[in-house]
Amino acid sequence: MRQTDAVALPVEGKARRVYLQLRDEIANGRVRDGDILPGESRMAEVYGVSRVTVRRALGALVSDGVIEKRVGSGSVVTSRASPEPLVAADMATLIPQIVEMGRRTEARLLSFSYGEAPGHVARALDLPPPARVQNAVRVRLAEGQAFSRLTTCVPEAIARNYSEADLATTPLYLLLERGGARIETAVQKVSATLASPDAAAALGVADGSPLLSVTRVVRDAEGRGVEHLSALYRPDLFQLEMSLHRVGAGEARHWEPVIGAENEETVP
Amino acid sequence: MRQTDAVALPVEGKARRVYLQLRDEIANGRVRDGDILPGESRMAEVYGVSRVTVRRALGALVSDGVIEKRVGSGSVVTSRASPEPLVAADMATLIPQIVEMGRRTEARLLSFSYGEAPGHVARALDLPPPARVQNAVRVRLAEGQAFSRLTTCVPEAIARNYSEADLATTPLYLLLERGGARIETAVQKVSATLASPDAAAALGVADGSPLLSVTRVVRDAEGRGVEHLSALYRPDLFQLEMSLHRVGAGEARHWEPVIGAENEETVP
DNA sequence: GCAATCTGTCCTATTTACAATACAGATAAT
DNA sequence: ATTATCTGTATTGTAAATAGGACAGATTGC
Repeated sequence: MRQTDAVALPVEGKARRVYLQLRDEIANGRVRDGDILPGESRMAEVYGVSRVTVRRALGALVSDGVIEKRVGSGSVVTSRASPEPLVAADMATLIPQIVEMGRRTEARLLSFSYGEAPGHVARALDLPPPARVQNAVRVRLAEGQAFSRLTTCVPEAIARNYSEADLATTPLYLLLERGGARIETAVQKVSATLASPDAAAALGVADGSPLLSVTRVVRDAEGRGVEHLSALYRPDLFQLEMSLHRVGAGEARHWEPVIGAENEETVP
Repeated sequence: MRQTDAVALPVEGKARRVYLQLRDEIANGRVRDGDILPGESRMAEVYGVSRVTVRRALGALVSDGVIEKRVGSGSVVTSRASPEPLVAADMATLIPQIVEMGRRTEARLLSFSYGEAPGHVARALDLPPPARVQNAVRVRLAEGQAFSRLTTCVPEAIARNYSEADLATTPLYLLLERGGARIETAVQKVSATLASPDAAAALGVADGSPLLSVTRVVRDAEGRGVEHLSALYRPDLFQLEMSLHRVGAGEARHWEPVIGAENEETVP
């Protein structure tokens, strides 16, 4: 079974840093399955902490099932420690549908309400000060494991054209366009952030884990803001992918993104 | 002056929980710009910590520029809670744009050596076991502030076609193609990770800060690996951007990325 | 067998985080 | 002016994290 342990807060303070970093290096594959980690004493030097601290971090990794300790030999990375991300999305086709990689994804609505638009959302959408929006928080799951948390804000005037039930059955952009919005452009910004307590809880990770962050602002033909999306992804379960081809000749030779999918993704 | 204070995570332990919680509430807009937070004493009660701990969390928020403290009055949320990053790259044209940015930005070579390929690199490039590669670590700076750290691995047979000096003057892909490599495809994966000690030092952030991570594998016409790039970016100074347009009609209506630049990027 | 290296364990200072409290000065509302 | 509330600052005691050892037992390679 996959680790859905959530593993509240195994360590705090300095040991947590070591814990998260080791966990991340293993998850990212910089350390291979079956690899033996450098000794506790060496790691203590590398990270600039005492051996006790390293041991606490390793202890947390052991209880996570990520590594295994062998007396006299060293600590080895468990075979099921670095799985390929469950879900990958082609950046070029991100919005229409998450590429499914032959697996099912499921959505769950965490909250749904109307209220005043948060400042940064109002600014991003160019909404006048007393702006009311529909606010929805969803999580997406793959194999029962949450890998993303989506927070959407839609101006009330547009959002009133569909119901909460519609939201569950029909893609949002179809709903918006049926409601009369003439969706035209979107701008996405990709960044990284740390898991806040509630995001961590929703995604089943520890507070302070690294998360992939995508912010999207959608506008209609008149340039008015139609939707503001703030998405957080677990980097161990989800990655953005993009293929490029080298085209042109001579000085003009350059890279260009591949638009059509070409999903020869290897999922062992 | 912009805050290049580094110190992204000034707090550890229990204060960090409060810090992240508040930061998230502000970012998600549950607390509006200009709002005054409840008093330190009250927050201490609410979060079940002492006032000292609350103050440390608030101090971190102040140095982040998220809030502002007013003696006798209280703490208010700053309007410019989310400053724009210094550098932005269009995802659709990521590679060439970075080359162009090379004029505004400055590069610095941290290390340059030949050695055996790390496990995950050899695997990604499909190199046979005893694989030697050229390993280079660079940082890129904008306005004197490092915002990215690039680690490249090129198989020795290809890398021998150019010198360390060439690397400083000519874009890598031109060098590779002059060396006979027929570069064709690249696959990029975008993720998030935590700053390891050396990466943190190179980028001037605290250990465990969130970083945007881009991994790129470049292959030639025969499908052989030509380059493996692992890039880390400071999310507060650098973001990936991408524009999309809604095209088609009816059921076929979908999103498509905008390839041609449209660089109305504001770099103050 | 021998040497080197690793983990497991126990030990003691030292540092740090934290809680709880008190009080002065600033500010705003009445 | 008075009062309530807030921040700034300082103090003290306690608990926890951390550092830096030392040593035994296990394992691996030579």
